[in-house]
Formats: sequence, C-alpha cells, structure tokens
Amino acid sequence: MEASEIYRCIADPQRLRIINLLEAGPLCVCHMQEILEVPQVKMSKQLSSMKQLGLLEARREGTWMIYNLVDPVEELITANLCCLREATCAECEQLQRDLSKREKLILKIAKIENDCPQEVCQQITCR
Amino acid sequence: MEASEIYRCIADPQRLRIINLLEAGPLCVCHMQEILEVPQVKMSKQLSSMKQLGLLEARREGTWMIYNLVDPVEELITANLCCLREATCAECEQLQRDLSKREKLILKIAKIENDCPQEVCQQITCR
DNA sequence: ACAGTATATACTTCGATTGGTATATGTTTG
DNA sequence: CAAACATATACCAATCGAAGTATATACTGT
Repeated sequence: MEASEIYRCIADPQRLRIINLLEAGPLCVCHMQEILEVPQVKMSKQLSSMKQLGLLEARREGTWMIYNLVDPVEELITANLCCLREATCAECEQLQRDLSKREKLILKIAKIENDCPQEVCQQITCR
Repeated sequence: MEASEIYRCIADPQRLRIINLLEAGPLCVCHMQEILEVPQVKMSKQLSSMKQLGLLEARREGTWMIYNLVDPVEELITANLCCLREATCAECEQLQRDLSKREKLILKIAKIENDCPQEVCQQITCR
C-alpha cells in the first residue's frame, strides 16, 4: 500500500476515528455507529472504502458485520496512532473520548442480555 | 494545526516530496523544481498552500525565494518522515532518490560560480 | 413464506481540489 | 528605464470526493 493512500484515508477525521477504534479491537458496524454518532450510510461507505483499500476486513456473524484492521497493521497506521494519542489537538482528544466510549459500551453489552450485538460481540470485542 | 490538515497535505506525493526535501534544509524554488522536475506553476501553488497552512515559511533573497519548514517542525511530520525513510514502498524510495539528488545539486552549486542560486543558497543550504 | 433487523449499494448533487494557460509582481543588471 | 529572471496569482476546465435519499441484500425468528 502506498503511503499517500494511507494518508488520504486518515486525512478524514471520521475515518481516522474508525481506525482508532478498531485498533483497540474488532467492532460491529452498529457499535461504531453508536460511538461515532454518524448516519448508517456514511459509516457503511467509509468502511467499504477502507476495506477496498486493504486496510480493513470484515466477516459476518448473523446479521452483523464485524470489522477489524487487517493484520499485520500498517506501520504508518501504528506509528500515527501512537503519535496522536500523545498529542493535544482537538482531533486527538476526540480519539481519546472515542476510546472511553468504547470501553463503556463494551461493559454495557457484556451485561445486558439480548442487546443487539451481545452474543456476537461479547467474546470477540472484549479480548 | 489539526492532524487532518497535515495528513491532507502529505497525502499528495508531490507535497510530501517537498517536505522531505525541506526537512534536510532550506531550498529555493528553482532548486526544488530541478529536483522534482515539476512545472513552475504547480510548484509555486503547492508551496503557497503549505505556507498558508503554516507548515512552511519563505524569505526573499534577491530574486529567489528560500523556503523552509517552520520551526519547530510538527511532530507528525517528523514522525512520518522518520517512518517513511525506513519503509520500502515506491513513494518512499522516491524520497530517498530526491535526497540524493539534493546532495548532488548542493555540491554542484557550491562549485560553479554564478550559477543561479550560488551566492544565495551556498551558505544557506549547506548548513 | 413473511416480517424485522443490520448492512450495503445505486444514483444524484454539490463543493473542493487539481492542472493548465496566461499574466502579473518583484528584483537585479546594464 | 528596459530587459531578463524568479516567482506568484487569476482564471478556467476537468475531475474527485462527500453527503443524502432511496432501495437492495443478507440473515434471523416466527
């Protein structure tokens, strides 16, 4: 993958947030939607563009699609997330908040039975 | 400066090459043109957009404009250049070649009297 | 087979970005 | 002041990417 492709991808704050989330573990689409508070279409299109690029992959579990970063994760991605998590710009702080939100969500769905992604994501997401 | 602005900037291979060159030291426009083999208009427009963004600054010496990275250089820029110089994608190898070309050019203009940027860049570029 | 839920795709519209041509600006030298 | 050089800007056409609406697909449980 060329560097410019990766940069073009993470140049969009929304896509960067998705990558940031997935770097912490796989998630299904509805979770990401909930955390990022973004319309379904937009989410789906961005995921599909990143999958096409070769950055993400997805597998289906029931009606849900679970996305994850392709392993091994691109060096540039790792390096930049690392750098961003120590920085203090507005976007960087958003990334932090997203990760906290993810934590809470994971705890919630681990508790409540029959919640949307419960039986699917409980084992997969909380590694 | 927001992260996404920086990524949008270096998502263009040409702009990344410019930044890569300037990270090694200031250069005047005609030098960069010669190294990157790019039309004058394009070079000028890209430089001006990066200056506007706050990534570059320029000062005039005679008829020449000398550009340099604003000090201190953005962390993200430093980190990414560092990462790219160890990588092996096509674009990364181009960056290496550009740096070699820069070395040769510097040596050349240090020798030849009255070459375009000689009296200007000799002291400035070869720090 | 049907209804419900999760996700993806097609299509359209709109604004931003890019590249090129022509021209302008600023500086030096004779 | 005119000519030459280095660089910047204005303008236009073409392309690209983002966003929204509507619709399609895939799966599950009844």
